[in-house]
Amino acid sequence: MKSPAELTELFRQQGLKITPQRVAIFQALHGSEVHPSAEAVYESVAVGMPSISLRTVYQTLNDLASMGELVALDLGTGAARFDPNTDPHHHVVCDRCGKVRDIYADFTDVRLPRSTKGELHGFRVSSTEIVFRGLCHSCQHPGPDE
Amino acid sequence: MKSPAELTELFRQQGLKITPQRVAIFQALHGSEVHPSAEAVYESVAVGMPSISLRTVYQTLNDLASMGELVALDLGTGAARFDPNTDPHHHVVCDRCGKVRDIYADFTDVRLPRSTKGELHGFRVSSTEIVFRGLCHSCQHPGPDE
DNA sequence: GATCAATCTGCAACCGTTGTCAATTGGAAA
DNA sequence: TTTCCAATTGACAACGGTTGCAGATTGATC
Ligand SMILES: [Mn+2]
Ligand SMILES: [Mn+2]
Ligand SMILES: [Zn+2]
Ligand SMILES: [Zn+2]
Repeated sequence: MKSPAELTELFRQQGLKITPQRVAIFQALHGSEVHPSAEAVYESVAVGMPSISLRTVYQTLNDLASMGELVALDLGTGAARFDPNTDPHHHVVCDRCGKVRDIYADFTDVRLPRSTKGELHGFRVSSTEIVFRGLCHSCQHPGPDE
Repeated sequence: MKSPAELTELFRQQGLKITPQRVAIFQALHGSEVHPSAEAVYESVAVGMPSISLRTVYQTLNDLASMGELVALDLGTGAARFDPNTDPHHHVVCDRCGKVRDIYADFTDVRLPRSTKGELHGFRVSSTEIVFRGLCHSCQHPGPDE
C-alpha cells in the first residue's frame, strides 16, 4: 500500500474527496503488519475520531481493495482481514487468537499437479495461497486466566 | 468418512440415536466428492425427506466433524464446505461457481520457513493448507446466457 | 407398550457485511 | 468567498450463513 500522502494524491486523481475519515484510515493502515479486521481498523481510528462510522471504514477499505492498494483476506477467522502488503506472500494464522504473520518464501514449485491425463483438472489457476495454521507464541503459553 | 453402516455403528457405540435423518445424511455424503455446503446437503436429503430441517443437517454435519469423520472447510465461497475425505490433501476452487476439486500432491517440502533468527516466528504449526484458485472448465467457456 | 433422555423442527437471534437514504460536506467554478 | 452539487457520511435496516432455544416428537431400553 502506498503512503498516506500518495494515497491522497491517488484519490484526488480519481476525483474522490479527501476526507478526514479517509486520511485517518490511510494512516492507521500504513506500515501495519497486523492484518486488522474492519472492526479493528474502526476501533483504532475511532480513538482520535469517535464520530466515524463502521460503514465508512468498510467503504474505504473496499475502495482501497478495488484499487489494488489493499488485499482483503478470508483466513477463516470470522471477519475478513485487510492486508496493506500487496506483494505476493503467504500467511501463518493462529487458530486460537487469530494472529496473522506474513511469510515470504519461494514456493514457485508449488503448482497444480497434472492429472494422469496430463491436464490440470480443467482448471485455469490464477493464484496459489498457502496458509500455515497453528498456535502463536503467546497461545502456546497460556496464562492461568486466559 | 466411514460408510453409512460403519457410521451407524459408531453412533450407536457413542450412545447416539440412529435416526432416519442421520442415516439419510450419511448416505448423501458417502463417496461424495463435491464438497457440499450445509444447504446443498439439506436440499439433497430433502428430496426424499421433505420434513427434515436445515438445523438438523447442521447439527449432524457438526457432529460428524467433531468426530473427525468429516472436515469443515472455509474456502472463501460464502458457506462452509463439508469434506468426507479426511486424508491429507489440498484443493482447487473455482472463483466463479465455487466448484472444488481434491488435489493430491506431495508438498512435504512446503514448510514454514525459519526467520533470520532461526525460529518459526514463535509459531507451532499444526497444518498447512494449499488452495489453488482460478476458473473451472465450464466457467472458462461461459455460455451466452450465464 | 411405557418411559424418558435424546433428538427434531421451527423460529429467533447472532455476526460480519452491505443496501439505503436523508443530511452533510469537499472542492471546482464563478 | 460564496455557490453549488455530486460525493460522502452516519444511522439503521436487511442480508446470508450459522447457532441458540424451547416445545413437540421419537428412538432405545426395559
Ligand atoms: Mn500479509
Ligand atoms: Mn477435499
Ligand atoms: Zn495466538
Ligand atoms: Zn466454475
